[in-house]
Amino acid sequence: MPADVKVRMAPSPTGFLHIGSVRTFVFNWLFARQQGGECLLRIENTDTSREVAEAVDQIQDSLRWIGIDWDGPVSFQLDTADRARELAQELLAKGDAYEDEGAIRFRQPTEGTVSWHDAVRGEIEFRNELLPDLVIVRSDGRPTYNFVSPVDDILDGITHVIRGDDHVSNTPSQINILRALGAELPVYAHVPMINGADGKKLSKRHGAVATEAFRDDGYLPQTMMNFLALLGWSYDDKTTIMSRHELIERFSLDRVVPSPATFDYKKLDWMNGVYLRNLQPEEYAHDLRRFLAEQGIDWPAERVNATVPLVQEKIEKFSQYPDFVRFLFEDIEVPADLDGRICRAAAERLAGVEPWDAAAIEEALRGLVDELGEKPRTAFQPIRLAVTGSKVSPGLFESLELLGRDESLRRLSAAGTEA
RNA sequence: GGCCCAUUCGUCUAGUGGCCUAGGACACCGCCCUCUCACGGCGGCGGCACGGGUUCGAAUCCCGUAUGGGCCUCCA
Repeated sequence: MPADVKVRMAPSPTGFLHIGSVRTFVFNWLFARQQGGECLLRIENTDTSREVAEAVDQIQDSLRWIGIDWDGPVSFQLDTADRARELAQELLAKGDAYEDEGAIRFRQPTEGTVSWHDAVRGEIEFRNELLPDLVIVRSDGRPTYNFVSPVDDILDGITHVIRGDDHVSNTPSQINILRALGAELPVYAHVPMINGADGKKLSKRHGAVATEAFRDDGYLPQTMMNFLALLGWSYDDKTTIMSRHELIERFSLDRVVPSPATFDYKKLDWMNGVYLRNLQPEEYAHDLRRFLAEQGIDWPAERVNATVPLVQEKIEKFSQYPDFVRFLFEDIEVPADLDGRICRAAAERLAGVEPWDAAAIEEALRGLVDELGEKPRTAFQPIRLAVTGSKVSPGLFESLELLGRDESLRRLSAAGTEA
């Protein structure tokens, strides 16, 4: 009977949670949920400073935001240090380790090879004679990562180690250690790294890398999950947009590709736009308000809600929202060079429009443009400028409706007298 | 330098010997729609790193080369 699947997400508490780590965690999580297994969260800490505590909080916040959960309490690598030391002593006693300058080194086999069948890369083999006898317990008594990590995996009953491929070269040593300990080996799956546009490891130079930064940029968590899942994995030759549920249902390790992927920010933007447009208006309003609150923008909720139909098809991330609709919440600067004549005429025409709604406003304005013998394209632009202060805005008639008659006329008149 | 890994349009990828004169998506370009911007529709540009094999037949298998990356810490 096959053991139940159990994986672990093992971040280091070094500041923010890197989006590349999240991608690896997405694979772990998707795999576990798909298999009906467990997904643990283990912090690979070597101390317990205040910084670590903060980083641990942030890691959990970021994971929760993306929608990744974990089973059981968060565990800490440091908590098993005693047990690791005991095992090191056993290794010492059996002659599988030896002391060196106060530290304990693992004794690698000197001949033959270590190999394993990697779930994403296939057969990988190393020659034992080339593996260095690595330190498993430092001279100050602290066990090292390459020792505690496999030890914790045994202790936790991890069945699948899904991690970045920067760990490939650690794997043969960890396997030898596990064998010396008489433990069963987990399945290894080394997933490719994520690069920036220049092919180098993704870093701040390329754009946002902290999970928090994507949240602050107004990306939806469902976008992030979908996008990240597609970095190195695909369902078929054409499916791109997949819900959390579909992702869980369809994910498989053998469809993870072995080569590194470049993080394409433009595609992320596009995908977020797709998700934004697919939201129900109420959901959109809710998420938007939450975003604004997080950004410290306290525009009236009622009015924010009212803008949803004007912006939902126009922006691809919430961070574009404030500038796009600012004219509805704050005074604008009257642009200098615009056609005051048209603005004045528009003000006069709009004064008597009943009711004050987009349809009536459009009718009035189109009639005016006709009479003036202007092209809609050229005639509406100065009006837009006068009312929104920008050459790019939500639909003009809807904007006027929302702005209200008084304020609209005020801005139009102001622009009319300016010129 | 040693070891390990990778290599299909600019990017993410489909492809597991014939269905491939290589499919989709993002980006880009053009046209249409249009009050701006978007959305949407239509069309276009563009790729199997290179060289040898194996085979009737190779993007797919093998070997080299090149390029890129990772690791080689008493870091994780």
